[in-house]
Amino acid sequence: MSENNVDNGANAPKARNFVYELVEKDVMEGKNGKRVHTRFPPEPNGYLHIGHAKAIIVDFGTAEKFGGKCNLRFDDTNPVKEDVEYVDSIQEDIRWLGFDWEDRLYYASDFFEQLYEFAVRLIKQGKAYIDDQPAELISQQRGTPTRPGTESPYRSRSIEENLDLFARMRKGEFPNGARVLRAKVDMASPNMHMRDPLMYRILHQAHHRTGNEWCIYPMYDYAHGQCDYFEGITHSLCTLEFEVHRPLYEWFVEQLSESDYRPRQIEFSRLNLTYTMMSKRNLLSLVQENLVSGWDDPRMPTLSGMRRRGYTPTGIRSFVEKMGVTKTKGMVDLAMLEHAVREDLNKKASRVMGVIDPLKVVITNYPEGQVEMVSAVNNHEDESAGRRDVPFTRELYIEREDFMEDAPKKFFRLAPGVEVRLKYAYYATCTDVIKNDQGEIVELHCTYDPATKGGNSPDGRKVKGTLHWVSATESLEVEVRLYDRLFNVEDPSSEKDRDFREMLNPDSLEIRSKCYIEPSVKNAKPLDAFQFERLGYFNVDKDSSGEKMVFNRTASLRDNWGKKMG
RNA sequence: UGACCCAUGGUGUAAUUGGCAACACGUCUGGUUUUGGUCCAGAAGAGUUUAGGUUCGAGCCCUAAUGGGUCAACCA
Repeated sequence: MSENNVDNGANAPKARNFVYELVEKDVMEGKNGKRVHTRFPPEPNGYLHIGHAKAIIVDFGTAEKFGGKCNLRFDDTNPVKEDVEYVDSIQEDIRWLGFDWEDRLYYASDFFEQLYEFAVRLIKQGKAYIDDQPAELISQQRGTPTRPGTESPYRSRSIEENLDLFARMRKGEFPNGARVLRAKVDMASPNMHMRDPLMYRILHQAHHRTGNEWCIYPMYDYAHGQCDYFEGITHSLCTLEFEVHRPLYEWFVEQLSESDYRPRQIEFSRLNLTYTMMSKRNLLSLVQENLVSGWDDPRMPTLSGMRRRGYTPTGIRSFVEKMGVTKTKGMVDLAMLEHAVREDLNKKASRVMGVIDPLKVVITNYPEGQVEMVSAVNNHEDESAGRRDVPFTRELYIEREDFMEDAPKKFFRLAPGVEVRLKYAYYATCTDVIKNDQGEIVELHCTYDPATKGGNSPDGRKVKGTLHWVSATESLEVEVRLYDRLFNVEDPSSEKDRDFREMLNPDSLEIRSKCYIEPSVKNAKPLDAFQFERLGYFNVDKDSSGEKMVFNRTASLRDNWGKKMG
């Protein structure tokens, strides 16, 4: 049986990764000395989210696949948007996903001097010039996608003058916006990006790493490809919206490369997930307006949020692999991510008994004050996880929804006169239902069968239901937080003209402050994962303090008793 | 009067490179089960955007059309 499973797993068609296909071809053709070297180039202007996880897995995963390397490079060419605050969280999140850039941590700003020298070289070759015109004029002259641009009057400026002006730009002689350096490409190109793109702008602004050393900063199109070149990158993997930039990327590399070595840009589609907001701007608003507790709120699609929620690196990586890497834009069902996470957690999470909506049960024929240990399985998927002891007492809590006074035929759990199994303990039968003045059920009385210890009856009689339970006197009172999707529309990112606040799911967080859990978890560490029997996957919150533990629900279990009853 | 990219069940991907469309998620049945979980067995669901062409044969190749997307930041 297990052999078949292994075979099926190995032969199961994997989702396509067309980046692998292209890289493999390059290696086989012997390009760049058969090297494979990629990079993950985040701009340090926000927290990483699940969309970045795909990029990280593609970048580092491609290197891993071909025995190459992957650098981490902070694309910090715009000091007005960037901050050190994000540099640390980004590194933490990449490491958490299980990737290592070793000693290859770079900043685009590391290359500012080289970038400047290359720019000078381009000017000397007559391929770049200083334009004195204001932004609006340059923009006008650029034309439109359907109408060619017109050349700047400064385009034919002499090399000497360009050199002089560029040096003075660097010295800080001009105010912001006074001049720019542009590449001399082709103002009539059908590709807007080739119409003499800007290479440098003046920005009198302190940079988070270079301080006030520079007042001119390179633009993305110029800097990115050259940094790839300096770092020896062979495959520059990015998302689809950079497709039209590729000719320019290649143009710059062509001007500057002095050997056969050429980095190559390959674009793949970015991740879109149902019910998930990926817009950095809106995520920032959620945080700033306190609509969530922070970037690591367990409902956030950020990696820090998912980590806190209990999603695992393995689950996330498996999700990306199931999804594949292609150029087709689509919308992946959130259920696929949840499945990948559950699949991983099912193997790893310790089983534990907890009650999140307690209803008291008194076992009337069980001795008062007696505490008896029953043996429970830690992980049904992993024998080596062993067993633990759980205290059983006269007063217990069960899940309120596990009892129905007028039970329909397919309700397998507790009802008056019905016998069920208290998991790992005894068979018990409900004898009395105690109500308050309002007619609400406040307590149940049951009797137990001492002969069924461990959960099996010597006479072989069967019960239909098995309930999880917890001792009312020997358990820990904890807080449990239940999460649901943050947005209630399928594609919140696409509804651009709608305020994202209107799309928030009002029931995305439910706090249950009086929950009970078996005492075995009291030494659990933050982020430890558990599967509460019959309830779902939970983890210990990262900020859970000693006095009262806090649990987050990572995911519910697939539970369809409601359907079966109907 | 533009350039570039994309197009297969509800969703994401396959299809030995031209040979009667497969896998995963989701949905639904049934079985096992000391978790209505897991696991196992099974079902429904697309004839591949359209129209031509090449071919004995096309989801794969060619042409055109249609639909969708990206590009006109001194952002990345």
